[in-house]
Amino acid sequence: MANRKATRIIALADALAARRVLHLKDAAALLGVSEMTIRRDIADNPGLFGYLGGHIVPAADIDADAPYDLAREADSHATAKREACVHAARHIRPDETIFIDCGTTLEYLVDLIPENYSITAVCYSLNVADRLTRRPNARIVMLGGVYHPSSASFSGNSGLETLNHLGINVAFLSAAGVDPARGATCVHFHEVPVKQKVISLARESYLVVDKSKIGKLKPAFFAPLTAFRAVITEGGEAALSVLEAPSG
Amino acid sequence: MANRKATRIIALADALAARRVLHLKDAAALLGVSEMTIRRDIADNPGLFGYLGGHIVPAADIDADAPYDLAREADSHATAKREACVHAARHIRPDETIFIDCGTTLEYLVDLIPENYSITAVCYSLNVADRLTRRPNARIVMLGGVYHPSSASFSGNSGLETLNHLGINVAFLSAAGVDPARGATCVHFHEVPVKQKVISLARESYLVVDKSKIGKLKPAFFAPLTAFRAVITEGGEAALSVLEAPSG
DNA sequence: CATCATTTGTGAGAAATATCACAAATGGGG
DNA sequence: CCCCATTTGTGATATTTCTCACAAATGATG
Repeated sequence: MANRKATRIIALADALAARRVLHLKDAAALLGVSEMTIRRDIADNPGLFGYLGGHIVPAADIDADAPYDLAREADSHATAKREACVHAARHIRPDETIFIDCGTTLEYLVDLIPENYSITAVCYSLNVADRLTRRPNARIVMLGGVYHPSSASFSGNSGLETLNHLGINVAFLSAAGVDPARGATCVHFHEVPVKQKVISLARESYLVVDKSKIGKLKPAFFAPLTAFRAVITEGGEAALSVLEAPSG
Repeated sequence: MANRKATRIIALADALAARRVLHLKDAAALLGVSEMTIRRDIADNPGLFGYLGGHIVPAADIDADAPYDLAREADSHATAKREACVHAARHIRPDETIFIDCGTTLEYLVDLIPENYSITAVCYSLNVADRLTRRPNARIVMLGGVYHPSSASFSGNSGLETLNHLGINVAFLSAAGVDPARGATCVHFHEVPVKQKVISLARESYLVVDKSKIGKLKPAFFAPLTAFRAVITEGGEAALSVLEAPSG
């Protein structure tokens, strides 16, 4: 009795895994039951199914529960971040290797890589890697290690070791704080070794942040501003000497 | 003129990035325009926005274009795969370290890890890693390297090197072909070194496949069946000597 | 095989969304 | 400052989805 229902739920989940979206009507037809039954199945399994105006989707796709902590901060300064990345993207050249730091800021950079450029992108976070997989012409190198949910990134000796085998033309770094005197800082200490090694190995490094980060100081220091060719914000490339706290 | 529209589109994309789902009505209120305008914005940017019965979602969430090639095969034998994983999950013990192979089969295993078990999971593919991030009690170790879209996995020397530093209690391997005589084979050669090293290091290894794989032979050989404690299918654990081609 | 709890189907009215045509507003160019 | 192309708003109508109550069917149990 409950057997029939359980089987149907599994079949529905399977169909959804394949299709990503399923119309209520189609689902009913597919499983040979009424729309009402499908409605109830969905309502009974909120962890499995999401439902949007007649369409069934995987719960994961619309789940407000953040898969990583990142999502909570995703909205703040999104426009500024995107604009900063537009400026940063001008330093990407075809057939070169770039490094993309973790965090939400540089996620936008991935979508701004020109379609026809074939590049190699080095990353160490899931959100950046996910975005990169959608780009047909990108070769992706992931630095592995132990996962840190706070930044959706990985860290470990083997990841650092991998960097020894790579030639990085341009590195795009991000920071949670940019202090004119102290330099670039971030929140999580595990990111520091990766950032530092990348900066030391890459031909050119750029710090990409929205202006809200300027003037802030966070616990983990990773580089003086002189380590970067430029600091790139939504206003463009700032000469290092001109940096100042945001007006607001 | 087109300026206003472009600004609004970006704002909408930003709001969506934060919320994952946005009701048409809310979007209209948020941006201070009519629902009709939002409708048109969405229709004009099919690459950016998806739309399902009154709700705006990121296009990526409902895009039929597979992020990885995996998705195309995702539906086939899904129920059998899930059932095989149910049997496999009985070998997971709390506070231990498990290895999860790439492919769609073992993705299901992640969801079957008991909620209250705190485990360490070693993986080398994006789809498995993604699922693991949704589990609060899992420590995740990712083997890095160069990305292979065909299996959404990474391979490289540093990933192999990482394995030397790990103690794996139970390894769950998958295969595209299981031949009683020849053993376990897969399609992609780059997976072979990882699988072999894992088998050699783990205390126990299990081969988890749906029955459709039995009798098949694929290009890349990675282990004889004697390397595994058992072959686990939707029918349960098969004694190695009893393996035979599926009846259908 | 009769009983009971659960699951499933149906239909009608209520609510929401979709579509369209036309009017109003906006911004750039002469 | 006027004109024109584009963008935006409004309201009516058509379509779809939602909710609910009740009837029918199902499967387990004694």
